[in-house]
Amino acid sequence: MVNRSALSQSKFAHDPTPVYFKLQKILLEQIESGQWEPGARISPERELARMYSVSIGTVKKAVLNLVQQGFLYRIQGKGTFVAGTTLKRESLRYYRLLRNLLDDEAVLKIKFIELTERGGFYPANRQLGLRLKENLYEVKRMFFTGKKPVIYSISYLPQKMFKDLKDLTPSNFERDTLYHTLEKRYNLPTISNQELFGAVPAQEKIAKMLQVPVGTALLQIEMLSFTYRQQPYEYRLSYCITHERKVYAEI
Amino acid sequence: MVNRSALSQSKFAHDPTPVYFKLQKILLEQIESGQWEPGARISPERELARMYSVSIGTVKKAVLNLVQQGFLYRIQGKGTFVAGTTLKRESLRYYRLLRNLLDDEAVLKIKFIELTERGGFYPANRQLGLRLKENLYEVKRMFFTGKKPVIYSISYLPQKMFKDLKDLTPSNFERDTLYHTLEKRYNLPTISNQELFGAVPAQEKIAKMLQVPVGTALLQIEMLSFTYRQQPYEYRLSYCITHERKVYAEI
DNA sequence: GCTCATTTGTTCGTATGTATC
DNA sequence: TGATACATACGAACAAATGAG
Repeated sequence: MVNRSALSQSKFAHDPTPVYFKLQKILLEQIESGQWEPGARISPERELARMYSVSIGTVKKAVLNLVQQGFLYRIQGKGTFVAGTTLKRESLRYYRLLRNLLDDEAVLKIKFIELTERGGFYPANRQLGLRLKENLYEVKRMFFTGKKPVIYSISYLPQKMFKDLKDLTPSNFERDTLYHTLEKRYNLPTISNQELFGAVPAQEKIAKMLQVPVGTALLQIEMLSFTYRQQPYEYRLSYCITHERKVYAEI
Repeated sequence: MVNRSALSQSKFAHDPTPVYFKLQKILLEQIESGQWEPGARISPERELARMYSVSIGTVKKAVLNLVQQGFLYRIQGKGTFVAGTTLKRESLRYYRLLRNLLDDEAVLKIKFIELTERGGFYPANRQLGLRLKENLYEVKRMFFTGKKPVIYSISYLPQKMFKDLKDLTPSNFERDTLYHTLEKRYNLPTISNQELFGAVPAQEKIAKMLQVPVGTALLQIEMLSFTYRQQPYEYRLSYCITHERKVYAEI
């Protein structure tokens, strides 16, 4: 044994990986494994420095990198905390509907339609990295601006990841975004999103839901959400009426 | 005079702004004002430390923040350089067309259609922050996957910002993206993008261009591009056929 | 409202490693 | 090989915010 932390380098067996990076990986491991829940305070820098026999500057660098990446946040005088789906990731949480690029975001109201259990099917299970026979939850919701329906969305979630999802009440789905609900209930923050935008004519069923004529041009959004370790957990199809407001993205 | 650099604090007139932040602002000022062109090497950290009478660690912090924000990049052993539209901003440079979320990006070919001078008009000049009577360039292009037209785009650029744009040849527009062309010719990197996605039925003219029936559901993208200091420089309307491939975004 | 212990933030400086040319 | 420049690591000192008493 060369040293207790195994972070610093042995004199032989030269490992070029920086110490701060190894520490960073160790901390990330703890966060991702759920040992530390969102909002929990982690050890202060001095303590980490002592625990891993590194300098405070090195701890600071590791921690600040994780802050930068959005996994932690720090409050001067209080401590360093595990972040959930927060901060700069705020923007991915929701549909953002604007009349034009200078407009303010419209406030959306959510209406829960139904939650059903169903068998797996091709595009969803493929994107979610599941075997075809694995079962899914299907969550249908409608979004309104004022009294006008604007978005109809169908989410597919792996049953094995969300054991007692069907115990949730409609108001759980209506008072908060799906992101928040899943984060709070399953301790599962959202790390990234992929989206595909397309235009489709409204089919009969969807046209009826959205109260538009069949064939109306609708914006279709195919979305895949990821949590830690690039693990996909939700595949969502949305259909949006974009006559009045359009869907905003910023890069 | 308290000290030559004015970065450190006077004993009186207590300014809580950190020194590294002031230095950061000074450096950003130089970059944004165009005094340092993209690719140019800036002074080494030791020299900056001497010039502004601060420690090397403080210079490092300021510079690394600007690296983080994408304004600079560093190469160990070589120096610190001014970035153009590069690195993590790569993703905003182009339409990304995918069949599905696991597909590879399609390769697009650009066809230049025409560049015309025109008067200002409401939505464009409004978004570009111009007075209504200021003139614009209008650039029409078509994008193909293989031999199929997939995107028709119309860009509006302020004439006063791009003096001799009409001297460019079609091949200038076809061999490179508009981003690259403008960056190289006008030293104008792209810092951010705003986009609005909507679905519209194809009108006669556009349907003809894209070789689809009138009324086909098309994805409409309204885009505004910004350079330094949140200065908008291009307003673009695109119409995309999304039957085969859809437009990808990642958050 | 004040003081104190705790914790993060800023700034300094030094030494050494590593990449480039 | 040597000079230059960035990267890593250490640690000290003080500032500023927080919360408890």
